Amino acid sequence: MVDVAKRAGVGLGTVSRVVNGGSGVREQTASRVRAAIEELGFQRNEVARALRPGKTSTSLALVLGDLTNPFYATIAKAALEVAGQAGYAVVLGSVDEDPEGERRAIQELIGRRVAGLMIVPDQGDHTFLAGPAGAGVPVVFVDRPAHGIEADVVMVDNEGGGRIATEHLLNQGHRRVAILLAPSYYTVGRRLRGYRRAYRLADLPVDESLVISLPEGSRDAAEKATRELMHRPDPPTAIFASTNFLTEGVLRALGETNSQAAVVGFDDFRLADMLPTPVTVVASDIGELGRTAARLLLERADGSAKPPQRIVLPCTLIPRGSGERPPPTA
Amino acid sequence: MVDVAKRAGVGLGTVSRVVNGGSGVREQTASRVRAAIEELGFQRNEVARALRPGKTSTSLALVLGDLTNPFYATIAKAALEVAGQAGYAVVLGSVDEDPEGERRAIQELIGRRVAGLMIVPDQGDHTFLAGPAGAGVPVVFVDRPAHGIEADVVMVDNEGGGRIATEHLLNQGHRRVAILLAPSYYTVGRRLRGYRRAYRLADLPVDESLVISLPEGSRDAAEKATRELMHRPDPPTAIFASTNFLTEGVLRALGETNSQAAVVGFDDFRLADMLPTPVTVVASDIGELGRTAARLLLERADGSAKPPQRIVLPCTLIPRGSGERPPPTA
DNA sequence: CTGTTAGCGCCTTCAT
DNA sequence: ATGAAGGCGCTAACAG
Repeated sequence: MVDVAKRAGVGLGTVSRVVNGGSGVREQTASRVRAAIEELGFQRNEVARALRPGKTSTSLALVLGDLTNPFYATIAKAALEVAGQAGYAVVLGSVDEDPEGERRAIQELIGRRVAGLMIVPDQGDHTFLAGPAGAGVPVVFVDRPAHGIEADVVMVDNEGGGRIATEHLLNQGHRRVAILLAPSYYTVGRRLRGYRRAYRLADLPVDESLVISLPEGSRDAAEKATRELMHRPDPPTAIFASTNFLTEGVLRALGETNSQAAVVGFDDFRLADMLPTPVTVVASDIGELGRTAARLLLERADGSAKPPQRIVLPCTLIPRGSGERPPPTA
Repeated sequence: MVDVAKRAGVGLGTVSRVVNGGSGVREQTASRVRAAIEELGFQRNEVARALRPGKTSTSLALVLGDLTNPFYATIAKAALEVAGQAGYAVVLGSVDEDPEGERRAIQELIGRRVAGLMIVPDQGDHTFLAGPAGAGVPVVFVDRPAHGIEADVVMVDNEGGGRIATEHLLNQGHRRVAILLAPSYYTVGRRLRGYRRAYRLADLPVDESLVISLPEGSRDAAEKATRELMHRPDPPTAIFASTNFLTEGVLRALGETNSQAAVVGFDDFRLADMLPTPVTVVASDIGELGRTAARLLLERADGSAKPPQRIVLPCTLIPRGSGERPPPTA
């Protein structure tokens, strides 16, 4: 920048003014500066800019799990879009590993002085973010709230979705509806509540042997569990898979055993409509999750001090076939 | 950091030494400094660090298209992993839009003084990266080379993959193999070459009416084209879909028309093995694409001045059923 | 209007 | 082994 100033024969401050707002500079001078900028191929150094007192950088951080999961990828894409339009870059922290890994990643990002964090939190404790380590960086949690800290959250109506899915099956006469649960996710817990709620509203008892807590959230785990489930003397007539990966496993197991059990999945997925029996799901606008999170965070980065928001997006049922199979006796 | 120094009653330089290598500091002093750091919750400011003379930041940029496409998501995840292990953050530039948008995004990223760029390039011209605007930032292209610039590239063996796919179909007696092409992608062009090559090697003529250039690379476009194809008086007996999205469209069209045409897709996709007829694909290790790109870029960021590398990853055929259907007369 | 100066937080000499 | 000083590129504040 000093080079530009020399080249244009003006002072440093003038160049700065031109590069930014440009207000209060004679047009003649300004154009000379612009020419110099052009010739030298000058580009403002965002790093130095972020160093300026008080201000933070113009980048946001997004911390999430496996990008390979379309759910996360959709959030990332949407958040990126909104942030980009506001002139913010997004630096990604991927955390497949332990909760400890997540914390390290977050610290890293804070060290980079990002203007804010969007976090799809692990089960771990996030209290540290409220302390000095958090450095006062605004945080928005996505898809689920975090322990130990009050902050904005954007989620989907998991309980409502779980209820709708279950009701849909109950309404068709199913009485033995199994629910497959990925381990200890907040969201999954809420979906289970919805499941119980639907049963309660229908005045029906839940058969606890049909509430299956999986050891892991993988497709294979669901496949195995489903196979076992269907080999019981009194198998369920319908299955509610609480997660997109689980849904895949369920379908695969059912396909192999040639079972006619009804299936409803939580969260839509690509190709759901192209499987042998198109899959009924409870879906929400995942992109909106990411967009809203980004918008909220940008507000905070801009200094908003509103009380923490808690935004809940609706879920809707998309009937495609697998969820409309009647129970055998009906 | 100055606070830490005061608190510990030492000089600034000492604190710096402790925070970094820590060599040449008496243990007693060091522990006092560490204590102060702990108490103050001090964290090194990466931004200021990046400002230091000569050095660049410790972040890499990754510029790619739609993260929602599992292909890109896989690259991103893998690159993130490698970069993260090396202590680098990754800032994402998503570019769904025009080539102009890509250029803007890249400039943005360079302004942020990233240590290097991984780019999955659009068809546009990338000559500017070699000029002053490129600021000498190292660049690695992923999945396809760019116009107008010599740089590292990591790709898959598109031509080989196209050949294998086609040969697989020809070997089963198919003679009328259609190929569906997404518009003007470099990779797709290479795959077509492979297709032609397979025909040539088999001493068979290509029926040019079976080489279909789609107006866009979407699933819907492929679906429409396939339907038209199968309604011709002399339809193909097999289809080679040059892209994962196209494969989906082909399958959907074939499913509806109840056709028994064989299908081979390029690039594997989730659920490919769970469709009514499991899908045969030519696949490569997409993750390795991202990992290699990151590794290459880290080397460059580290000052490597080797001549530009050009790494080509192999493709293999995964037979699952759809590609093994024989032609009707056989 | 425009030039100059201080200082952001860190690291790297250079002295001590 | 440690403290002090200079500079990275920029902007805000202050003079002229």
